[in-house]
Amino acid sequence: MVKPSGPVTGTQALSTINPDHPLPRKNRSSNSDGRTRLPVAQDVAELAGVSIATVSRALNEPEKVRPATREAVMKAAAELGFVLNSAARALSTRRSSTVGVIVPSYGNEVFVRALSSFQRTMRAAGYQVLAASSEYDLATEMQEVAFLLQRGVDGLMLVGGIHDPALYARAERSQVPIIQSFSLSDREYCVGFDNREATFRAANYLLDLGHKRLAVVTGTRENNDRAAPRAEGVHLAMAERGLKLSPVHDLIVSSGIVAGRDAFSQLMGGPEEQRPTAIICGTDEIALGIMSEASERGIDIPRALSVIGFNDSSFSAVLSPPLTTIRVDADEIGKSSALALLNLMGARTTVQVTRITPELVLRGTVAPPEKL
Amino acid sequence: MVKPSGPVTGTQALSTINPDHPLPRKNRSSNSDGRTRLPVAQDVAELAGVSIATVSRALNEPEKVRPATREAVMKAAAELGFVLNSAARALSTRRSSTVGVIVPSYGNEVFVRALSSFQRTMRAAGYQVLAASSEYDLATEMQEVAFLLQRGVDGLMLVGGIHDPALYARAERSQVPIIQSFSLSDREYCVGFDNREATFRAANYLLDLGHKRLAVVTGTRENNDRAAPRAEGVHLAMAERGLKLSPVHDLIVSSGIVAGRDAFSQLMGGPEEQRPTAIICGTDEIALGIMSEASERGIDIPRALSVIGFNDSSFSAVLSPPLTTIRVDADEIGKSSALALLNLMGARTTVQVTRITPELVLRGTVAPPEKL
DNA sequence: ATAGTAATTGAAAGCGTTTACATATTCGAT
DNA sequence: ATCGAATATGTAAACGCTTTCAATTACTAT
Repeated sequence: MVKPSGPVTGTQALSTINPDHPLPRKNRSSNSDGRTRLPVAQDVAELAGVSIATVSRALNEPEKVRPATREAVMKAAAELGFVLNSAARALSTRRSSTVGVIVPSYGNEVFVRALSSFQRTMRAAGYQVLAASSEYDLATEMQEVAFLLQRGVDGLMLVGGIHDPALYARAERSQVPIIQSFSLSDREYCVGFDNREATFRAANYLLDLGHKRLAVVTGTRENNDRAAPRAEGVHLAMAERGLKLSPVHDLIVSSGIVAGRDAFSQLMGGPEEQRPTAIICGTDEIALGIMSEASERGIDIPRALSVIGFNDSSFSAVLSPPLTTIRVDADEIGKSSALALLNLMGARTTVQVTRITPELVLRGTVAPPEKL
Repeated sequence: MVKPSGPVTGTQALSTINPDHPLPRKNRSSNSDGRTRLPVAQDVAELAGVSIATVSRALNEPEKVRPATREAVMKAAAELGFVLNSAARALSTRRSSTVGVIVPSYGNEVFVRALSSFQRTMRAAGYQVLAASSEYDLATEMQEVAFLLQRGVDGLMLVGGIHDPALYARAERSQVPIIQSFSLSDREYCVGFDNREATFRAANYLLDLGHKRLAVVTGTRENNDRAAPRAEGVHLAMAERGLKLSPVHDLIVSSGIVAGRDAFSQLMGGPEEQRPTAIICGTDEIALGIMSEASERGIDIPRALSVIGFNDSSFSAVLSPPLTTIRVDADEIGKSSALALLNLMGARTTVQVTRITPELVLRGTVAPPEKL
């Protein structure tokens, strides 16, 4: 399409070939294969009759550009269906507007909930989140972090405070702040709670009811500053009353519901006077497994056995009986972590430690021991 | 470290500064604020005594570079802790090695499972995945897709085949392939199953047992090609036998466990001879809610009421009684979707439709109706 | 009107890769 | 040794944006 010559608002006419300049490498509106090329800032600039710098400003700092100009740019951008190339922006600004989060597992509802609210909050702030799971393995986690770092994430959310030492070094080197979640720390920025205290309280509650033989079942405690302290809390509560938690009542299982079923068999296999009268579980999934196996074997919960879970998963309230559990506000953890990380990335280092309070929610799986 | 002169395997000596070349623009190892700058390809090139192009090749197409050179580059890269800047690479190659996926909700275990295996597969292929949830809302989904497209994702995984029409146009424009999941289509590439057939079979199973009054409860069916066909399947099965599914036995609820509880009340509120004798649920969560409410009201499942769920969530097998449900291999969907998308992105358009077969897993919540 | 100041805009230099093209090197066959 | 083909490497131009700095334009108060 050849236009009549006339006043041209842009920097130079472009619909006809300018013989002064060598032929541009590519035809500006279509690819070598004839496909329409996506519009770039330059195209918007030309259509709006401004410079590319102004386009950038109109888009990023609208207040720095005169209203009339801004509108012209916006109109041109809309007309062309212009979409900013975030790789170019990231390269230029050295920030990706992307954050990474690594959870131990997607199989644990509480992490999914936290991830979800973390993501929602980040999204509202204009960030995308790259998520990954470590499967409770430090090496896998490190690998994922390396991947995320290469991807240029601006921040990182991790669960717990035990990680590959190289992780902190690498993050530091890339100047990527880390927010730790689900456990507390006095060295790192974190949003979490005192895992030991949570089960300590639950154990005391059971002890107050008259229970003497408690059991505790958690998933892996290796490199895990949530599960390990939870077990500790139970030990501690008993020790304070001069009781001792029998080693056979202290179980580490692989996580998940079926693991809970196995745990039941191990715990309740011995002679009756040695069996625990109450079990504190590291997750509601484990508790559910235990309840399921108990039901199958005709063991009455809570009469013959009390059970306390952890996390208050969605199914917990509707089990029969409803599961007594330690509720953790995962949404709050996700959201607060996001907010804290946002703060850190903004170089504001005000946020330090956000302490969440777990709550023992009393439902139907706890009763005093049978023979007082 | 100065080596004695002798045979040098590389192209040229590199441990001393070459005075022939002009001094680099910036001090190469530190920033204006004195902070150590992260090494870039140029630094590696200098240390290895090769050009930046060779560094790139050594890293991306090692076979195109002589072994000795390659090793020198690798060594230099390792020594400097060089990490490739993916924004720059994305800008240069016009591909981000990132894919996006949008699920309706993280609250539905089946989507999380699919997402997880999708991610694992993509990760193994060197892709990162950006995930988002639409909360079953087309506008939200469109917005997220726009965000992902701006982010330059190379591919997209979507659940179902009903989306904002603009979505396809935008994706097409950006030349981003889409893989549809959890439902079948004859127009789009997809990995899914026949939702209608799944419940059709389940309904027939109940009908064969002698049930005459079936009910169906699903989450929202608006713009939803999974829930709606599931309801249809039940209608269809009954119609084939000259039966009619009463409108009051056809319920749409908000998803989740509590929604299931509400459904129970509505369904079982009427006089006994009008109540359904079996309920087919759109998800296991709904089924769980129904079972919970039934248990609370002393309605015996399966004697007084049969229940069939959908998805075979992790908790379903351990409920009491264990939930009869339609199992869908979400891992397979995630994995196959990833593989198919990988194919599409590689411009190989061989993969068309991958059909997954749902399976009715018989457990404890189904029995013949009480009075035959 | 007009000088001085503040607010806008534009030109151009990056950001760190990849890659087409040109050049240099290697190697096998004579 | 020597030539040519094949292979390896280097040079430099993108990729599409942001941002500094300078130049221009728009105000404000004489």
